[in-house]
Amino acid sequence: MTAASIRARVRAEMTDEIKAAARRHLAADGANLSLRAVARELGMVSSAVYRYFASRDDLLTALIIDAYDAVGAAAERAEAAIDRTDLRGRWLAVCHGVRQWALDNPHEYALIYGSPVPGYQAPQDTIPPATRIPVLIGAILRDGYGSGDLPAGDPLPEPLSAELTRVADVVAAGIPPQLMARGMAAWTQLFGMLSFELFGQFNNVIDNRTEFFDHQLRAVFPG
Amino acid sequence: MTAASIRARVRAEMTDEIKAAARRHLAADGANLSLRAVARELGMVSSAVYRYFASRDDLLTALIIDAYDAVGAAAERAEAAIDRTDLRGRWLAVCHGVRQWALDNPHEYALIYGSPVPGYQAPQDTIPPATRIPVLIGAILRDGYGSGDLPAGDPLPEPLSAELTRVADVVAAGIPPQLMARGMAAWTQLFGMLSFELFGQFNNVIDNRTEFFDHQLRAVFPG
DNA sequence: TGTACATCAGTGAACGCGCGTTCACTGATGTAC
DNA sequence: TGTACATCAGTGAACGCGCGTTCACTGATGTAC
Repeated sequence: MTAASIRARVRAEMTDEIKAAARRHLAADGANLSLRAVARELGMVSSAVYRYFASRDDLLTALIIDAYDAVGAAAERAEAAIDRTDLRGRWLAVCHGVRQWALDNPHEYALIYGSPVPGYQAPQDTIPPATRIPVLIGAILRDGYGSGDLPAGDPLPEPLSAELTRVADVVAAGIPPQLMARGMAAWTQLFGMLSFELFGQFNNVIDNRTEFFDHQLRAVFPG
Repeated sequence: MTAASIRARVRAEMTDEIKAAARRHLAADGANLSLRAVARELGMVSSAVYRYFASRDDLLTALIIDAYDAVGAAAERAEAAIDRTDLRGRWLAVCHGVRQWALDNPHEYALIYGSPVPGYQAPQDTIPPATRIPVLIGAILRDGYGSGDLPAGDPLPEPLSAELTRVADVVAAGIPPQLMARGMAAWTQLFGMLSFELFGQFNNVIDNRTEFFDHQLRAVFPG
């Protein structure tokens, strides 16, 4: 390994350490992340982190991208373990995979699916990682449509039909828009449920959360 | 009117003005509301607002309660205008009423349905206003169950059956737990959709939002 | 292989802000006799 | 009706913090000849 590449590796490791410390601080400060607190935890002076991130918002962007990638990877891993022909099983694996990640990383979940950070504008780079879960759901829909297990259903009126055809083009090219709409309903149900659970709306209401989650998502799957 | 009651009225008006200014500042600061900024806007010194709220968290609590009451009232108003026998119409009126309020007051929506405020613990007083919408949905379910328009459906396994019977006891006494579960699915769908729309997940994805919203919520209604 | 130079991580001080909360106080308004 | 006292809103200064970002700098490490 050349000297230059060693330096690059050290730099990458330091970048990761800063992000890890920042992730820990999300719990205390939420999206109002303090760059100085992160530097303090790493025993460095606050100006030093500017060698790695141009600004606080850049650090936040890196955390957002990592979070989308992490939850996407968790969902993909869970889904890959299921028999390809078991569509509902694949869908439930996605749901439980996402939920487990969210319960393990509630503040990162809030960062990407919670209230927008005041004054923060997400750059375009966050879009591709954010589409991993929709794409994964799209693959299930496409397989089900191909095998005939997921029927098209009643046609949609315009402008919804055209709109959802465009959405399908991105995540599951070829499936009919009305199936795409049902897939999006499932997607909405998944994250609606998780946000309720994580943001406290289920407190003093639902105790058997895993069972409830499983039952409700089973019911909404368009199969 | 006695002198004492005049003083009380002035006090109530001032309290309202502080809350109104704070509501305006939610847009800039999110849940990280600055008490000093609120005081500044009202042309008073920051310590003066302590005559009205014991702490920043108390002010936040008042805003949360007001927000739950406002969205609940908006939903009730919309729903009351619909023919009692039109169950799906009543449900859709709730949805559109809530959505309109949320679009008009996005930062208050985020305050109650978005990420929890770091370090803030909601007191018990927020619970009753938070149940207004569930109770409203419960009334629709109860009417539908009574008239036979909303069938019970397949029984639930334990522990869900007992759990959802308890929930039903609070919001719609007498309806079967499996119908309660379907009502909660509709509730989740409503707020999942709104959070996606308001928190940016529909950006560059869905443009015809009102039509999409209406279609998706129509489909999920357990009728 | 040795040397001059360039790169780069990290320092420390400073700028110009912000914050919630406390406390002794002033002065107006209300209450009791 | 007049007066002494109590209540209460609002002031202004202070306490003890916090923050993001800039900038000139040091000193180690890597590169080119």
